[in-house]
Amino acid sequence: MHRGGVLAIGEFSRLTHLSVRTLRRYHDAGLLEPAIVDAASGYRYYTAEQIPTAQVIHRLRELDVPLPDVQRILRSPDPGARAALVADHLRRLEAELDRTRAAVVSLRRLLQPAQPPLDVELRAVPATTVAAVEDDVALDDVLAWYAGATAELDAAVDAPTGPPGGLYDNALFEDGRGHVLVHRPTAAPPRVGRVHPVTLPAVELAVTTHAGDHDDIAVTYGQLGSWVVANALAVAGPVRETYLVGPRDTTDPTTWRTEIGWPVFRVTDR
Amino acid sequence: MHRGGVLAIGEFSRLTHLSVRTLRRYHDAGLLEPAIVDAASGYRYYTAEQIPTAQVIHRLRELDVPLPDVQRILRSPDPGARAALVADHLRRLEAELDRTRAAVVSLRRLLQPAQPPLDVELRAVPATTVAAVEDDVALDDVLAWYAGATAELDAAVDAPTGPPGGLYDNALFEDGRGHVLVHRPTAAPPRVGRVHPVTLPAVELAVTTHAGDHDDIAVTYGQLGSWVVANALAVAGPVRETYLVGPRDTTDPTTWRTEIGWPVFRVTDR
DNA sequence: ATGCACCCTCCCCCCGGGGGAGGGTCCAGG
DNA sequence: CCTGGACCCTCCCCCGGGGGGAGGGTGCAT
Repeated sequence: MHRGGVLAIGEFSRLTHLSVRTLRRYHDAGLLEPAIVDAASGYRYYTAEQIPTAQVIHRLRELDVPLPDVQRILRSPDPGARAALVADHLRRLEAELDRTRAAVVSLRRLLQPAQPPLDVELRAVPATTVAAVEDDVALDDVLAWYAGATAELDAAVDAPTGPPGGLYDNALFEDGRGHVLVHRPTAAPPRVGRVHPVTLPAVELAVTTHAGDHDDIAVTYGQLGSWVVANALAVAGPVRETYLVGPRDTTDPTTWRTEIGWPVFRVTDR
Repeated sequence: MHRGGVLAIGEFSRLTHLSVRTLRRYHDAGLLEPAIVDAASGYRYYTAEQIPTAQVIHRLRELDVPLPDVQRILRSPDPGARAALVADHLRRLEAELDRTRAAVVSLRRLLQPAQPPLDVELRAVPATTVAAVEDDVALDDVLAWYAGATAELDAAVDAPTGPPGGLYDNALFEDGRGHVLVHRPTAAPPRVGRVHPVTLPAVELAVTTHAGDHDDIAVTYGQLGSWVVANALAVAGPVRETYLVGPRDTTDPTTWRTEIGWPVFRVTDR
């Protein structure tokens, strides 16, 4: 079992609290190579110096860092770069936590027995030319992208003639990636950096207003969807949000108001 | 595409932000049966009334509730029972969050360039008879089990002759389930409820002391493991912890002290 | 009647593990 | 030196909750 301070896989497992199976997997993945592999028998032998490495892997895995990322972290020799990669992951965990919190809020509202009825208005919107920033964005990156885009938009537009808005492609929610556009109406849309004029087509919108922060905005979306179907309409095109009152206006989330407009067309009943 | 307020799967997907694939999977799993399935074509048709259900599923999945549990929640008609099941899951999320926090603390300590050397003592411990509570426990349940067992132990032992301690089977960490024993030394161990006398065998222990709360105790375990190997010893039996200073003594975690003793035997060098 | 968007099923892949089969190795005791 | 048992090896299948893509049927407007 022992040859001069070298550990068989079972012993190493006991010392690191990683299962034998998992240690073998980490070997195959090139994450944690045994110090010695007996060529004849295939036996893996580890040294005590490998214990800290095994522990780092263990903790990273507890944080759900994917194995390739763990490898990248271990391979980066500079402690600074290593810390940066770890911090990067911690930010991702934080974002996930936010999503979890939002899901809990939504769920609470959904499970409430009495759902207040929704005020929905059918509104014909003419074609409008606005200053816009647009791109193909992954769902996970939408928030960060939105922050950058609005900042650029705000800097480029001097005299807005209305509140900012956004268009969100359905593919964003169905495939996790889609076209996103944020805009601000203004008399003469400039062309600066990513900001450029865009003419939004005329549409008929089913419009409702969501109150509060966006944690449970998906619930309002669902209710609007129900209304659309109940009124024999079908969805046609990217959803339009208008930020009537938002964090730019007040820090009190309960006063925030977001208008949700779903482009619709009348279904010829048959 | 439309037949009297009934939605094809694509339309329903757009309305609920669930992918078509996922909706089909939920159908197969019996989670969300379409209102109508065309017998000839196999086409699935949904109604607007199913949107809230789809949303509940979506939120639960965002909370990583397994599909069978989602089904259980949906099937429970009583809102109270439903809320209890959800609350149960939220507790599990909370526990996971604790583990994540601990992993971050451990990682921070592991990635610190300078590791202070560990004070380890080799100590021969004679056989002792103690009052104990023991059971086979899953790793996830250890904390809850420990709380119950110590409470029972404290109530049963009047005149302890030393601090409380615990024995943790290696299988607990390797297989996620193992034998756990908590004890308190006393002159005449009683036999009350789960509390009974146990004679702990004499062992040679490699002993070190962990300072602070247990978030990063795994790191100390690893360092002790390194020391054990470096001193040509091998692990033999369940680890022994002794809670010198703990939450029972003070609320300040920085003053807590846990003695970790790893049973060892000398390796005949060859 | 034709085009085309939509829908169907079926199979394989992803990740990070676990279970178990079937067989080789190490080593202490006799 | 032999034997038994603990230990180790590889290989294949399974899990959950999806995604990609092939190959083929349907619904409906023009």
